[in-house]
Amino acid sequence: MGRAPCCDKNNVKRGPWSPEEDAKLKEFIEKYGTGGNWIALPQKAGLKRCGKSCRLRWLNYLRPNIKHGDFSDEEDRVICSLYASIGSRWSIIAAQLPGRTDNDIKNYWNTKLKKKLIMGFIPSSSNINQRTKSPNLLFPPTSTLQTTFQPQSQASISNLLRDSYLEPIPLVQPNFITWADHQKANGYFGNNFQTSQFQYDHHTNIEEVKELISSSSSNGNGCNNVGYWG
DNA sequence: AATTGTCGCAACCGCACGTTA
DNA sequence: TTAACGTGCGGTTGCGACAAT
Repeated sequence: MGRAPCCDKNNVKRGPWSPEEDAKLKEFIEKYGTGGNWIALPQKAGLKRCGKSCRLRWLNYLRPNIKHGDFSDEEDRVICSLYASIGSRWSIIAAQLPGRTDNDIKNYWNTKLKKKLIMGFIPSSSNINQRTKSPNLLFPPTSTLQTTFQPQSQASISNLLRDSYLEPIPLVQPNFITWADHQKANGYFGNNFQTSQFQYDHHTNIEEVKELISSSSSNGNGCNNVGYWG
């Protein structure tokens, strides 16, 4: 037996959101919250939309403090470094960039950043000019690169990242709090957990991990080299 | 000015996982 | 124990905007 669809596709509107729909959704959520049930929300809010569509629209566009527009060099560096250490875990990467959404970062990576990286326009953390304190280009573009650009395979992009971002950027506190709170209630890991040296699954004992982190985590920045996905 | 090609982004799709009854 | 359900995530697609010819 197949999985039941989340909504009746024949009776929901699809495609771009109108300003009126945006206003309805925003007003409803600001007034009542999501109620912890996205499926029921559209009906309550008077929208002919799928609950998943409402959720996506809210998270990626209507939510307060969403940042759109150009990414800074520092954001580029964070994305590249985290991609090098945890891969395409866009939601985790987004959690490290306030105001950015996973969808935004994913689109940015697929359309621009990957190319920038290949062309050598992303400064790496270990490639800062100590005299001027300004970033050097990771791989200064050569005439060859500029004139005969070839698409790179996923493997070669991975190699580029690995070679350029040997020092992973630590995830910031909020993720860790979320993780800790979650684990306090459960006593084990929901899915996978990874530091720069260790990887765990949901069978791993929490005390064991805490001990490993405390004994091995200091990287001189007062942070742990911790990657977490859940 | 018209046509064609490319790019960027919003939105959709399907799957995996956690929760609940 | 297990099936149904809700949520979140990553991959993919569709389409409008813009550039090139």
